[in-house]
Amino acid sequence: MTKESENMDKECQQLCLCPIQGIIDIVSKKWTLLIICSIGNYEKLRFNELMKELKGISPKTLSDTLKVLEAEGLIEKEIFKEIPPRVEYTLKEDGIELRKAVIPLIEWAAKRESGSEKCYPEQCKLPGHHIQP
Amino acid sequence: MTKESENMDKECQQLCLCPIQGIIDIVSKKWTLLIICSIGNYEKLRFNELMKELKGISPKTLSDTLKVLEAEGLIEKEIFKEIPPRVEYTLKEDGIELRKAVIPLIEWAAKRESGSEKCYPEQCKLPGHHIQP
DNA sequence: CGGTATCCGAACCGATACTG
DNA sequence: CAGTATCGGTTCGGATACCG
Repeated sequence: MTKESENMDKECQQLCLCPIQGIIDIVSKKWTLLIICSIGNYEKLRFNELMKELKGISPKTLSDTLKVLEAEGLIEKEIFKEIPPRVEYTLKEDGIELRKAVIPLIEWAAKRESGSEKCYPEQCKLPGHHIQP
Repeated sequence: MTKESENMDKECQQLCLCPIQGIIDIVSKKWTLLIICSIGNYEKLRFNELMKELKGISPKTLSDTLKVLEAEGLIEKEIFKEIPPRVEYTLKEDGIELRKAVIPLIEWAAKRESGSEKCYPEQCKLPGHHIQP
């Protein structure tokens, strides 16, 4: 009984559904979490690096999604006036926070799909890990 | 696990993208998180209670989504052979874990949209809180 | 290199009416 | 009460070709 009340906050609190409404538009897009986590993994990434990292995404979809994330203030786009052109995407503060907030979800998913192993780069051999088309 | 690796986990780890692939089909559906969190809030809910709780969902969409969640092993459906019929939905272990894993995400979203307040029932007046159509 | 433009099918999901 | 059946609109996102 004492332990339960101790854990109340983390375990069985009542959750307000309202904030989820706001999350859904972001989280429910097929590529957003992948993009946020990828950029976070490398700190900064260029367009074609993201294309490679997110195997299977089309340039249109990537472009569209990046615009949404930028408009949401989650990522930042830095354009270098060079030839050939260079553009780098980085996480802004909110994006970093989002990425942290997603970690438990990833761990939950990893635990589910592979018995009980975590899935970190050591096992996963990032970059070029085992996402397959 | 050592203290350092624990810090790594929470702060600046490289995240494997693979598990996210598996999450997306679940998390990206418009209603799944709402349903999981709702059931968790009440421990068990009936079909029409869910209909009321999730304002705006259609019976077809709710039915479809519940089937997916049941097939994923996240929720359990208990049918009472009564007249009128009664069916109760509860979270299974994986669903409970998912709900916990989603809490940081909700807190992130709540913080974003409302300055820095948390959004728990006390503020939010569950049930019948401020989700509006 | 870092995107757009266009086209298009598929998936999602809401409204409504009906059933055991 | 707890759904199913049907229909149809919108949005998502993939393929491909092209542009500055």
